[in-house]
Amino acid sequence: MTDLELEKFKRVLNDENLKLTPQRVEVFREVCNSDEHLEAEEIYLSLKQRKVNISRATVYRTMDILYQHDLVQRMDIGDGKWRYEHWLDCHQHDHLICIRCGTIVEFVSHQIEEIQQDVADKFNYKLLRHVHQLFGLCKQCRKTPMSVI
Amino acid sequence: MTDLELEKFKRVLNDENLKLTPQRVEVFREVCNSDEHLEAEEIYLSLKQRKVNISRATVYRTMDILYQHDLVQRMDIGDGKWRYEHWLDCHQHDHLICIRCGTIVEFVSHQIEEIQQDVADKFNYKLLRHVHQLFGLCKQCRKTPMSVI
DNA sequence: GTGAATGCAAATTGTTTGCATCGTG
DNA sequence: CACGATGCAAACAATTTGCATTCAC
Repeated sequence: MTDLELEKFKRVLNDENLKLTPQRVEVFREVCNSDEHLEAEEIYLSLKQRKVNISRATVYRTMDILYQHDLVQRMDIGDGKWRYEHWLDCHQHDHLICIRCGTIVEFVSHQIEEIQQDVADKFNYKLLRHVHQLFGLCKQCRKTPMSVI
Repeated sequence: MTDLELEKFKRVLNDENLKLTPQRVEVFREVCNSDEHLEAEEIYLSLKQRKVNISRATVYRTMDILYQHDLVQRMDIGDGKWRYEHWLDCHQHDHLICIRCGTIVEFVSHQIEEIQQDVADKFNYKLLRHVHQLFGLCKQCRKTPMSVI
């Protein structure tokens, strides 16, 4: 967690009249210091392991604040749980997901962004955000025959 | 529900040694005869209203069979429930979703498909499927000021 | 008639909420 | 020291599952 990130977080809390508690800082630190796409439960367990006094409820409540203020990004790969990643100074990107091992790779395509905008224009929609996920087998997993699963 | 669709369904059930029950047929009919993106609960309620004797469990179990055999497509717009649409003789398409009124429009872009494939190739992934959803405000909803919500 | 399918209710999973207590500003 | 934040457990919502009963083949 960089000073910049912490500053941004403090500013958000201040602006919203929310308090800077140790739990909130630790949750934010956890996401900032990871390059994974973390589930709420993973954040909770990781903090517990680090002997941080925290409850699941606080993790969920904090993730909500962070998401609402664009300090983290969240995604749902269709299994009914949110995965979070740090977002500050991050460019918009999309995801390539291995359905075998779960590895997630990020990609960016300006071309796709442009076409998306054209599609929205065509239907007279004001485009606000998008979800673009490619599912497949990663380099490793495509080698292994399916029968090994 | 066309005869062709029913035939395909019967063949799937036969191949899998599953039985052709009235409940299964009614669930399939419900999806085939709608152009909406239906939730399991909507299918259940709609059948109940039509006096079909059915339980939620059977709806869920049947949707699973239909999905596993490509008789329906399903999508998750991030609210934790599956939405189903009939899929037979359907071309692959993606969705444009109004976050205000929930209207869902379908779109196809061959250009995007191509770029997706390039992206997957670049990372050495074998591309199997994708999710591409554009969220925004539809023609009607973009007119109404946010404060009216 | 037999094994698979159904309905029901209870279980599961990820998340949210009510409430008494705690602690930041 | 007030009011927002926390932890806990109970509540939720969508879906799944166990089991006794029913029914298609």
